[in-house]
Amino acid sequence: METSGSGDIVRTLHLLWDMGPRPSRGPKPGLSLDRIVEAAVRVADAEGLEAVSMRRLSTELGTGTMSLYRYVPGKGELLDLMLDRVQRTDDDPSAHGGDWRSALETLGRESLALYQRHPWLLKANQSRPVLGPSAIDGMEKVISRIRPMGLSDPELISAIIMIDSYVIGAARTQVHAQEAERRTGLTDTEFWAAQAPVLEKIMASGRYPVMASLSEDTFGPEFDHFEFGLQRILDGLATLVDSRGASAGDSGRRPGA
Amino acid sequence: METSGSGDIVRTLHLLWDMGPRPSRGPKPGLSLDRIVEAAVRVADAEGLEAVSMRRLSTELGTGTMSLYRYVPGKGELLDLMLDRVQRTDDDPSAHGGDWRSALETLGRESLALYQRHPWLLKANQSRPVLGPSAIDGMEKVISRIRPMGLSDPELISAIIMIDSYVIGAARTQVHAQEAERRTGLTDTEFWAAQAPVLEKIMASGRYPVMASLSEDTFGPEFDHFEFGLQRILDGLATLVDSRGASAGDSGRRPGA
DNA sequence: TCACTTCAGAGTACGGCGTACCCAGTTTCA
DNA sequence: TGAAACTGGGTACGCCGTACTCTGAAGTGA
Repeated sequence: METSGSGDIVRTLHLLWDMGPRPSRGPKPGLSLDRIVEAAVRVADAEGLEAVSMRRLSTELGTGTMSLYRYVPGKGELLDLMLDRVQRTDDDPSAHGGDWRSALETLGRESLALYQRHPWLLKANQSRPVLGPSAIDGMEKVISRIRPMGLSDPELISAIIMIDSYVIGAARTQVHAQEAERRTGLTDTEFWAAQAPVLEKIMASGRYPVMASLSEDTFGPEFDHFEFGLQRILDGLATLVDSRGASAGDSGRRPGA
Repeated sequence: METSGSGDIVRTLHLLWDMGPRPSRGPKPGLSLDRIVEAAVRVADAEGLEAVSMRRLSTELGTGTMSLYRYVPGKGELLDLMLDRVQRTDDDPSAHGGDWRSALETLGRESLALYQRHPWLLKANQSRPVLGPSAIDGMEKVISRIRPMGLSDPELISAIIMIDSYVIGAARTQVHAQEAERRTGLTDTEFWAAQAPVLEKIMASGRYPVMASLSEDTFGPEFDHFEFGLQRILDGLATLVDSRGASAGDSGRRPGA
């Protein structure tokens, strides 16, 4: 499956926000949702998302496989919970100062670090967005810091989506190298060396003059693609903010385009 | 599995570029790689990626399941081939005019349309990028059109990665609604109505003053988040291009940041 | 106190998946 | 005319998620 957001969204929300009545009869639970999610994240971090199975988690926790279903409706919902769990941040006082630009810069850099810590996120955070506590916490903080930009509410959301999307794409480019290494046992150099003969033959065919003429270091690790793109995006937002700068007020504006 | 780029990369490349010796002995193949890939794409388009299984494809093609393995090393490689197949574009003469900005604009819009035609791409194009003919074709065309920007080679690549990443993120936001509808049988309104009671309780808790104060239409469909973000990104690139405009030459520059 | 209700734990089983292995039949070459 | 090279495909293995069901523990109301 490996797809989050495929479970019952309402049940997921109840689990995420810890709602629903607690039973008073019956035996005490020997497990907890938290322990299951934590184990799942641990396994995913160590061995990748494909190692996370209900059977594996149950042996990890020393219980029967089906016992897990007392706590989680299914694997789809579990993935949603993993996603939110991993986005949880301690309240960081340094996150309150600064202008909107440094706020979004921090958002981008911290998101990238998150994907590097948990590469399986790149495979999991597809499909429907899940509105868990951590996600909304983060959203709340970021929005409050970038409100002074003077954009409309939809535009603020768009700005955040933009950063998020960009980070995912850039992270994928960065993470795929070390992922491939872990899974295939090849180092990055070996990996490219394996492809090189094929690719060189293709480039030598003359069908791709432009690509063949690119400089040697184009795809190398020297250039920091992430920072480059992040700054360009922030520049783009800056020109919009500047163009609005003349008039006063900071809410209720029309969408620009 | 549902993860592309997990197969043997070298074998994938050989398949993509139609290399490798043809056997001369033995019976003629009754199937072809193309037919398999095409069937896979057809099934994925119609019923989603989770409907694509080797058994399903074999019944679709009227063969035995294991016969497919005469043509494809495994399912991971098949996914790679599907990815490249679907990116294939007829040579479009209108793609040759215009400045760099309209080139990147077109790239973004066409990518978005691609994801809307094949929503399963959002679940498949994770992990390692695959350098197939279609991908390289597209790359060749785009690079040749944006070279006049006067950026360094790594910067050009970065610009393309930026657009691509952004489009994926935006497409996910757009596609998830119709995906959820198809799978759960709920319309978008019903879907949000189902979540609404939970979310409203959360918002009423007072823990998220900023988010609760966002205007009603913030998450509505009226605002075109995609175009907004795309224009901001292009603006950001424009400021960089302008700042380089003074000096001459158009290659071999230092990376900026 | 005791019957009853509610609940947790977990074994068994089903249908699906990817694919390793092997054999049968077909085509081409020496 | 073998022998070699190849395709087709059946069988089987070990995974997966999870529906169903039974056992026994914990709390409740009489």
